[in-house]
Amino acid sequence: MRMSTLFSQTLREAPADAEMPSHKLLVRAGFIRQLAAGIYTIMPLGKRSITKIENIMREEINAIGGQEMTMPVVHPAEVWKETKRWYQIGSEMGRFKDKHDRDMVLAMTHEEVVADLIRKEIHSYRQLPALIYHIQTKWRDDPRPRAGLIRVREFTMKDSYSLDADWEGLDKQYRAHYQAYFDIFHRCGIPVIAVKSDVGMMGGKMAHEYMYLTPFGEDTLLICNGCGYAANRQVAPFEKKALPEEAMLPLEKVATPDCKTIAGLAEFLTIPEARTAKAVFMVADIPEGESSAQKFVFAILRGDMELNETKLTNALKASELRPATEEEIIAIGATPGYASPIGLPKTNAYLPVVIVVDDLIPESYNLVAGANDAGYHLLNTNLGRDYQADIIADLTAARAGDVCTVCGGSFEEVRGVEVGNIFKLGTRYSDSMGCTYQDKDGKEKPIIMGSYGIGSGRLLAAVAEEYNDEYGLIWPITIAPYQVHLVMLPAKKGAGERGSEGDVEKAANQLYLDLQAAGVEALYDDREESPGVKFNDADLIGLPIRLTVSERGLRDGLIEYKRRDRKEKRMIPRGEIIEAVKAEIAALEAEIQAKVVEAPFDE
RNA sequence: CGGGGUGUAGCGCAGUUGGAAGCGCGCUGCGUUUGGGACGCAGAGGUCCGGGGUUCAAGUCCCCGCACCCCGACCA
Repeated sequence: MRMSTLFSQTLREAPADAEMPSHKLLVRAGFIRQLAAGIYTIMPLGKRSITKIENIMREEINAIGGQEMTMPVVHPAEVWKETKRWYQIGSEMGRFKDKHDRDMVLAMTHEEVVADLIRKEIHSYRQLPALIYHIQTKWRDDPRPRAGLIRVREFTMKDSYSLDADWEGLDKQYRAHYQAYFDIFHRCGIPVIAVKSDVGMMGGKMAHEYMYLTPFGEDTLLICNGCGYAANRQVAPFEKKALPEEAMLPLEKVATPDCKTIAGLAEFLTIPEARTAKAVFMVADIPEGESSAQKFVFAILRGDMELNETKLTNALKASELRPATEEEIIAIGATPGYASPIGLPKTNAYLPVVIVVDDLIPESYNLVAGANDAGYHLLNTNLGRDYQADIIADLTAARAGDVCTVCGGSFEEVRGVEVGNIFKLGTRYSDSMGCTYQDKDGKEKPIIMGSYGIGSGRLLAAVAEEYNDEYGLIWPITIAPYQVHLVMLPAKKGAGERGSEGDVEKAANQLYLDLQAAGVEALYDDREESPGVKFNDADLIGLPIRLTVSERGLRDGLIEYKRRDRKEKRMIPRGEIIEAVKAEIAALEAEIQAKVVEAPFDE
C-alpha cells in the first residue's frame, strides 16, 4: 500500500476525549474513528489488523471442529420471548418495530437464533456433536461505553456454539475451547488468565472469563497468592470469619444519636464493626413468567462486610437491581439510617419486601441493628428469634486480604479487561425452545449447548494497550496491518530535476515491488514529506520492521533496517534485503509461536 | 440512573467588563528545504452544540434541551 493513497491520516494530537493509551494511539495512528458514543468506524489499517485477528480465530476454531456460518443481526422478538430474555434483559437490548409493527431485536448474542436453528435442523444423535460459529456484529446498549474500543455498544464478536448429545460431550468441547482461546490470545501476543465468572444473562452452569491484566481494566479480579485461584470479584467466594458462638441476649433499645453509618455506630458504642448488622436497600425486578414483579429488597450483612450486588442479584434471580431511594425506604415503613428488619410494618402500601440475609448472619449473634426509630438502635438482635429471612445466601464481596476457600491463602486485587469468555449453557436454551434430538434408544433428549465469545475490536485494543511506547504502537507481527514500513527519503534535487524520478525513488519503488513479489506485506511511504514526518508516522503506526531507502545509504548500496521494538539500526546491502526481511518475519513469528503453550485447566 | 466536566475551523486550544471570531498544528497554491513532526509568501476553512430569553448589542449573562468525556451504578 502506498501511503500517498492510504485512506487514513495520522494525527499529531489525540482528541481530548481519549484517555487510555490504546484509544489515543489507535485514533492518532488512523486505525479508528468515532461516530458516536461507543460506535466506531474501523479504518483500513484497523480493518487489516482485525481481519488478521479474525483469521487467527477462524484457524483455531476450525482446528477444534468449528464450521463458520453467518447468523442475522436483526431478530424477531418471538425467539427472545420464548427464552424469556425479552423480559429479563433491560435497556441494554436494542428493540424496534418493523413496518408491520412487529417487535424486533438487534442481536446482542445468538443463543436464541442457534436454538431456533437447531430445533429445526437437528433431529438425531447422529448429527451430534457439532460446533458452529460466526463472526458477527452485536449491539448492546451499554449504559456507559468508554475507553475507545475496549467498551463499545456496537462491536464484532466471534461466537461459537457447541451442540452435544450428553454432558461429557459438552465438557470435551468446553475444554477444547478453553485451550483454543488461550492459543488465540497468545497468537495475538497478549497474556491472559482464565478466571471463574458470573454466568450473568447467559444462564447456565460453568463459565470462565479470559482476562488481560492491566491497571486500566474495568473488572476487579481476586487472585490467591497461595494457590493462584482467580475469580471475578462478582463471584469470588471467600472464607468468612464467624464470631464465636454465644448465648442470645435480650433485645435492648439504646439511643444512638447521629449514628447513620456503621463506622459511626461502632465508634459510638465502642464495638467492632463485625458486631453490627448492616441493612442495604435495593429495588429488584424479579421475572415471573412473562411479566416481572418489583420488590423491595432488605439485604442484611455484617457491618464489616460489603454487599456484592451480583451475588444478591443471583440470590434473588432478579433481572434488574438498583439502590432504593430514601423516599422508597420511608414508603415501606423503614427509617433511613436506622432501618432494620425488626419492627417493619407487616404490610405497606408501596412494595412487597424480601429479606435476604448473608449466610454469615446465622452464625453471628447479638448484633447491633437499627430500631426503625430515628436515633435508636437495638442491641443483641438475632436472626430467627427477632426476624426471619426469606433467603439466606452468600451476599458479600470478597476484598484484598480475604481468605481463599481453596488453600487458605490470601487474595490480592488486580484489574483486568475481559477479552473472551466461555459458558457451559447446558439445556437452558434447549429446554425453553424445545431443541431435542432422538437418541439411540429412540428417546427425545435435550441438546446440550455451550457458547464461547471473543470480541475482535476489544482484542485489538488490548493488543494496542500491551504494545506501545511514547512514540506509538508496536504491533506483534501476527496482528500488524502490514509487516514492513518502507520509508523513502527523496534526494536533494537541483532546480532542473524537480518532478522527475530520482535514483532514490527508483530504488524504493523497485524494493516495494520486490517485497510484494516476495509475499511481504509492505506499507510504502512514497509521500513528499520530510524525514521527520515519515519516521514519526512510522513509529506511530508501529509496523514491526522499518526499511529506509535514502541517498545516503544508497551511495554504498545499502538499505537501513530497523525493528520497531528495538533501538538499533543496521545497514543491509540491497541485494540481501528481501532475504533479511523474510528471515526477520519468520523470527518474529517464531517469537509469538513460542508463547502458544498449553494452559492448565482450572476446574 | 446518580455525581463531575467539556462543547468555538479537521485536531489541540484562547477568547478580558457583553462591543469587529482568534492562535498553533493540519489543509490548498507557489518557492526554498530534505535522516526525526522544516521555512517564507499567498489562501481556503466557522450553525461559537441547539432552542428560547435578557440587552442597543450575546461565543460571553439567564432558562430549557442535546451531544461527548470521566467517576460510580450497570454490563458475557
